Amino acid sequence: MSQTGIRLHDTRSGALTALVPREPNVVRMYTCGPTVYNYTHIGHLRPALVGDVLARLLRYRGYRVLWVSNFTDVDDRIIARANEEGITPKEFAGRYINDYLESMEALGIRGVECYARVTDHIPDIVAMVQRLVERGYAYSIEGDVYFAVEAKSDYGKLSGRTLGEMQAGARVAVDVRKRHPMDFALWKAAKPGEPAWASPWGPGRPGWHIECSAMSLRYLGDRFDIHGGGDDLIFPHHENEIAQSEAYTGSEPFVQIWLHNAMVQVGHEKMSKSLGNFVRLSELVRRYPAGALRQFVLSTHYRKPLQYSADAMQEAQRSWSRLVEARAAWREALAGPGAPPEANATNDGAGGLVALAKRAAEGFEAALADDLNTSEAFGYLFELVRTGNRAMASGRGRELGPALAALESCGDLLGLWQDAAVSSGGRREDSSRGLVELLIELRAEARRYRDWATADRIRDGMAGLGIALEDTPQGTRWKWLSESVSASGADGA
RNA sequence: GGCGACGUAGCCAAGUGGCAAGGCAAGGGUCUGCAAAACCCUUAUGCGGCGGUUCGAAUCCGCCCGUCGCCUCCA
Repeated sequence: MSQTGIRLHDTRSGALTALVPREPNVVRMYTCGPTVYNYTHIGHLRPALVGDVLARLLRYRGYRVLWVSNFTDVDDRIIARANEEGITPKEFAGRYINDYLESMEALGIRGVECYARVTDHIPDIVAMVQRLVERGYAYSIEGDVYFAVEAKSDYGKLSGRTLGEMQAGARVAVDVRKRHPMDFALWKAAKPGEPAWASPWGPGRPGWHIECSAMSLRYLGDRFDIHGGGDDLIFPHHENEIAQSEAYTGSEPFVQIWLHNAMVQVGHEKMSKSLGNFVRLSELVRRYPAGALRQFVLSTHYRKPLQYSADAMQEAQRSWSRLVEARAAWREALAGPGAPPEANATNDGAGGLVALAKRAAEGFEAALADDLNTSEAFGYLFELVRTGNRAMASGRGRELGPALAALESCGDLLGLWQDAAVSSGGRREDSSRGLVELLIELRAEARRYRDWATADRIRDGMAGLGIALEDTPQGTRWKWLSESVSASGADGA
């Protein structure tokens, strides 16, 4: 048995569940990506980040992670809006797919091995629907094909509701041709002006839920380890995925662990494309360092609602800079002149830096392994930072090797160093670097002559240009202030 | 109406039976030419409310109040 030592909250059982991959040393994961009819917002970042941190942790522990995500690129709104703009649905969807991928790339979410698009998998979908009909789980009417929920006796097991309960609360006009009001479309007959593919039931296109079943089955097999997404997908999307997938394969459970994140809210409402209250992720990526954005989202446990506001985001950025600053300062201390510490010197022993670094790293990793408790993990990280900075302050910077190693690797598990170089310490290799260093040199000369007026004028002027200077015993450090620190704070939607 | 989450300091946020992590903000101090960064100190006899179980409850049970999500496209 392969034991990852990781526990995750499974929606189906409602309990923390040990992650035990079906194939030793390989974890198969599918996360639901967006329906691409509008720009990506921070809400979409959450499931991606949950998957990313989990994948980083698993890979760090030596597992291979097969991670598949998707773009739903056929949909009523995509078709309608593409028609309004006079472009093809494929072109229309492509714009938002690029928007999503660019933001994910900038945020360091690179562990997805395959982004599957519905329009590239129509034959898989048709084959799947066909077999569901053959097996008596689906029926066709006038070119539409519906899944018969009553044919699957355990329908409702993920969301914990019965057909009776749901029928009572139904708020939509029911299609009278359906056998049961909750039956859902697997295949939709094409209407004029809509993209269509050939099928045994005539030209048409896939319904909403079938694509995720078809694509996850294709890439991950009949049964796999983790399926993630926002908790707004529990019903009907994931409920229907289970029903159709298990009906198709005849085996269960389709998925070992259902991993759902809570919503990002604006004010007291869910952020969503349909409400129009969203902040574009690409805009945030432009304004804030990626590591700070990651920290903002990860500072709240993934199963709790997260309130977005410009103030909250800036607070996260200030908090993040504490980590980035410590890392930069410790690196400099270790790279500077001076003898490296003797092995087994004052930094060893129970209260020494080596032991503290070890304890922090272990606590950090254990917190992540316990249902991705990133909030608790940050606690360990900040304690490590305080301990290390204390050592710096007392002149023991040369002993920070183990502490820095722990900080680096813990930060890597959360992807916190994404963009860190840009905002800390002038490591950017570009033409402005020489100019900055020249100005620092001139200011140093002014300071030698005790010409404080000139020195302050240079420092203030550079601050106005977005560069902060800090005088230290080792010389003057500089860093880029990120744009948002001086920005007024209103985020455009 | 049904199902499911959640409510911890000024703000954000861990903790699910044994002295309430951590971050931001605020105040005081050290360092600094002045700053910045960093360090030290201070900031919840109390965890939505009321009962109950227990030697002991933020944590378990009951009721109530409030917020959010899903039941309709949604990460």
